[in-house]
Amino acid sequence: MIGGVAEVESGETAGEDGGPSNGGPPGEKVRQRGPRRDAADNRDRVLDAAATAVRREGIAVPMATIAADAGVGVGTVYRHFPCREALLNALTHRSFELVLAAATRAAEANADAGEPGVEAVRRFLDRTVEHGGDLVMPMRGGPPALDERTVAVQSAVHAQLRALLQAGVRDGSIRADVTAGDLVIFGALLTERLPHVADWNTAARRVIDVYAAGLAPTAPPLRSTPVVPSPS
Amino acid sequence: MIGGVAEVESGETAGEDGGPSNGGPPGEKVRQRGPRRDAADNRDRVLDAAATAVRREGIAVPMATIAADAGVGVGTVYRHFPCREALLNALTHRSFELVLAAATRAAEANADAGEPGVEAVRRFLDRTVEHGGDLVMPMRGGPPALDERTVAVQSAVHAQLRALLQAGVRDGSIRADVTAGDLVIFGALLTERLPHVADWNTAARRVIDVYAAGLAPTAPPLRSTPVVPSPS
DNA sequence: GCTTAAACGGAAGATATCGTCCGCTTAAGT
DNA sequence: ACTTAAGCGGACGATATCTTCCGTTTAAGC
Repeated sequence: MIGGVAEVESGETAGEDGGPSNGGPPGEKVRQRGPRRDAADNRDRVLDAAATAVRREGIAVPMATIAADAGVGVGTVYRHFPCREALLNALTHRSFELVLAAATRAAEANADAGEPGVEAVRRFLDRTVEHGGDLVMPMRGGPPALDERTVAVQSAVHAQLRALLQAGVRDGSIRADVTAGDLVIFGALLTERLPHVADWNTAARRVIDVYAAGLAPTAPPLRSTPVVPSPS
Repeated sequence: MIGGVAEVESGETAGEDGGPSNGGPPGEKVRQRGPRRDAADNRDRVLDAAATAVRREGIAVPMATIAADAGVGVGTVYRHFPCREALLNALTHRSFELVLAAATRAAEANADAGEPGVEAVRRFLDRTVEHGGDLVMPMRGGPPALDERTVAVQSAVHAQLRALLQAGVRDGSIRADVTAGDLVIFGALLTERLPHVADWNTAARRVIDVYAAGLAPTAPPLRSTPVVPSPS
């Protein structure tokens, strides 16, 4: 359930300064060797443990718990992430990258197979449910301050989804008045398996299917009146 | 935005022991007078402040912050709620009562006006979005241990929604393969206004409309194949 | 195998938060 | 107006958690 995650963000840990193109000049000490293997492993382990722990105990889970779950000392956690917030940000970032990957794959598959656009959307949403546990978005009730890089990934997701929808509109399988933001909202739901809902996967798929059915241009038109505050 | 909340749960604070039917027998000291008015006010104010604070800062918001926001001392908070968890439970309880009220009203309106069942569902979901801010469900990442009374309200919600759906199936406006749990899942989404989604209300209504459209029995059938783990 | 710098672990100091306690205030009967 | 008990506030001792620091361990290059 955690296995295939690391590769998604491979390359971001090392290539931070545009390459080791240092002739050796003055004052500036740049990283000579890449990170040790055990260090890289530990970083991933911490991230995985944090994802699980946050899902289990919420965003306020103690760093010590995360460290213990990862099988490392607290010091190691702080070596990789300067502070709690940095760790949570990294978590969020990883989640968005997974979502981006799902959106991208859905778009590609769609382009290749020439199936209706709505199918690509459906596949994207399915993937989101599948990833479920790995998608930890500590934005809920926590530090909503997404860092720069994460915002970038987020935009990429939007762009990818926009493309997906447009393809669907073009081939006539999706109504024109749906936005990428709608899909993000919908997808965010799917990352939050409500603890008390039994049979989550099945139920989630049903919700997806109903939504997908509603995407058809032949379905009833959307209302135009605004949602009123409280018509008593 | 908080105004009409108190009455929903009026009566629960006082009538806890089945009525003041004490002839005066032995040892047992029962509450003689109801709660003072200022006390009741403060309880509500604390609850409101807690709802806002939790939404703003997350479930880990300090009790001191809640107290300050409510304009009372910490002591007062602890007078009304024995511990942090009790306060969060009360919050959850209140949320569910709001949802229950929305579901009940939707069902009644539907019975009276004789409109299609799917409209009642749509109205219910709309109400959920309207309440938005008041619906704080600290179940996410927090103490998921719902207390007995809250679970009862939750069941009532399910029952009401089940009735709503059945009516829709009967009048032919809703497909038969949707469950009350589906609506709960969907509704839960709507209580979580993602901070970064602009124009939330409009977007949420669009999502609702698409879902409602998908509820029509004429829409494409739901898939029967399970969501596969990862078809590479 | 040896050297070295990176990485590790966990104790400990600094903070933050909890929940209690108790003297003062106030609503509500008489 | 007076009495009384409920209610209030916020300082305070007890924890819980964060983050730093540094002696020890280990991967990687020679």
